[in-house]
Amino acid sequence: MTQRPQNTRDRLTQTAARLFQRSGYNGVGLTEILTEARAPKGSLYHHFPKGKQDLALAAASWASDGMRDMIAAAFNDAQDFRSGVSTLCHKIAKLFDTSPQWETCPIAATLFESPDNRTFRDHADRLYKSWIEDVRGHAKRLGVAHPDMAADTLFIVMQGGWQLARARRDSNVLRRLPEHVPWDRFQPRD
Amino acid sequence: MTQRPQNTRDRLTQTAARLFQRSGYNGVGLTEILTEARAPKGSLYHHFPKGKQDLALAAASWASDGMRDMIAAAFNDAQDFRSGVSTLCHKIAKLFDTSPQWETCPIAATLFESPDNRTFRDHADRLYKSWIEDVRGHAKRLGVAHPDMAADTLFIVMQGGWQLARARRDSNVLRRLPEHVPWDRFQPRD
DNA sequence: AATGCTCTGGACCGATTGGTCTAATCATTT
DNA sequence: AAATGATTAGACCAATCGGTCCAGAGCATT
Repeated sequence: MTQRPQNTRDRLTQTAARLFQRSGYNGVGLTEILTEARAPKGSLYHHFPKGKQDLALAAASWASDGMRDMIAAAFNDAQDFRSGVSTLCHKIAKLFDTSPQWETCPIAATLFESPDNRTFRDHADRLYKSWIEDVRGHAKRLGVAHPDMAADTLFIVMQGGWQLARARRDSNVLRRLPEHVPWDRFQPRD
Repeated sequence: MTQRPQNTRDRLTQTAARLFQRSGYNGVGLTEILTEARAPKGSLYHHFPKGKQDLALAAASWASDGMRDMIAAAFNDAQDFRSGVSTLCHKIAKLFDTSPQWETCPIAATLFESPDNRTFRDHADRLYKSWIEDVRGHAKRLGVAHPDMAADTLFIVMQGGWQLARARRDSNVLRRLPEHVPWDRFQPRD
């Protein structure tokens, strides 16, 4: 995986991302984050003036970038949309296996807990949108008939599949995800 | 909706369920729950000796029963599986519209935040399983070819669909959910 | 060497957290 | 009416919460 970043800011961001994903935004205290990141409180409020909220936004963005990298890695080499989906599902399944198997989607865990916080909701919306647009781009490129719908479908089964995998503690749910979807309907028009 | 229950225990359970769904287990304090339920702390620890944890389990079970009622209502009158799914999706969409549109699945919000807590995880697993088994029963009854798979698929797209609807703040995601799935594959064998 | 800036270190704060405990009150049975 | 167990009421607690503040360390540029 990633090495311990020297940069204090990145160390804080990534530690926060990990802990938020594990226990949710409200489930993690600043003390815990600072201890694990080996940083004092002064550093946190220097790099993130608004404290925990800023940290959460940065953590979610960082986690989101990781997911976008996975999407790119899965689809860049793909010959058709269907195989890209399959590759992505297997990547996610592997990710699931190497993690404690009860973690939430990092975006949801970090940003979807505070209903009053519009900033969080909007940021989450933006991040999710970027995932879906990435997929839609690949779908278009690979000649899928309804790229918008295909991208939405993939997002939906990914989110739902992760949830079911988590409940059952079984990554095969994720590997079998393609079977749940009529990819034929999305296949290239010719 | 449901009337204010006289019973203190039920009032606590339902208030907790609502607040947990809104802000997550760690996002709600006992004080808030007690204030909204108009109950003193003594009552809470009388009815729920282990405090917040017991309360969360009861709240999740109550919320789960509500969902099972919806499933039953959708499928009991259905002539075939497909129309049952459609009815359920519309019911959920209506539920989404009448709620603040950023809430999580009540089970996940209440029980999926504490990784160290095995009791929570197992309970969530059991509740989800009951939903899926209910659906599987209806699928079997309606002559669906692969009832297990059909039930899993419905759970997956429901969970994922709710998440996407929440991000987009658009209940139509839920209404269009059936389009994402190859229900033909599940239709009656004859 | 002196200056000015970024960054670190951590003491400290009031507010809130989940939880305990005991006295009072209620409802019921005898 | 007396007694008993169930329930309510809320004062109180240590621990932790997110956040503020400032002294000093580190490192450039002058």
